[in-house]
Amino acid sequence: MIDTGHDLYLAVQKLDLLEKSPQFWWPNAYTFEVLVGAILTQNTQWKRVEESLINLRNNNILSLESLAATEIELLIECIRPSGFFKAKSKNIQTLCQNIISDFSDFYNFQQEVSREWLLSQRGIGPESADAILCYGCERGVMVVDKYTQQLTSALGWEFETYDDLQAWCMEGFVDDHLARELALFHGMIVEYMKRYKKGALVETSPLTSVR
DNA sequence: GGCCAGGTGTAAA
DNA sequence: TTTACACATGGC
Repeated sequence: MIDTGHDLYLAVQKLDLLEKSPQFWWPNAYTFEVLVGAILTQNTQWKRVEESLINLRNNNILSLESLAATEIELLIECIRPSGFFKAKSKNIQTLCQNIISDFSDFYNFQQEVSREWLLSQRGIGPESADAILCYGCERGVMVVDKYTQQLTSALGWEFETYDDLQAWCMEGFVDDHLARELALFHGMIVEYMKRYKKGALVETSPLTSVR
């Protein structure tokens, strides 16, 4: 019986979906790259994000200082595979510049940034903000995405807002290791939904008989 | 050829 | 305060 987010966490965990994925699911979690990935992955497959990250690395501009200062045209060419390249390139560059001016460096940013500060940045909405907090800053914050909404909906819950769904997901967890458990929780949901999409989600997936 | 992918901002109803 | 649409690419 699943009543809380923590119940769902335990149920999904039994399916062992992250066996070959690295710890905490997001590649290079808790590093600067998470910031770039969080924006690049908006409405885009992660495979495209990886192409863009390789391009940035090959051009030696995958750092806070370089991205803040580089020619926007070069940035655009690097991230083109991820789509929405005009908006994303500008948003990434402005974010980097604002981090330097408000926090000096990425370490201070990790320690001090607030959700409100992130949400005030152009191109960062609730999901990107929470992804940066969870996977970039190791904060005990649950990332809620379309998959999370679809899964809980298939299990019979409906939530009014992003915040309501997020609060339900975090119910039942204790503070110990919260940041890392929630990081895994979101990753497991994504992997689960990739595996059981569409009709399979309702008809044959392991979780939908639970409730 | 249409739909989707680890969303967000904006304008109109 | 909701809803609809644009933003862009590549794979199926």
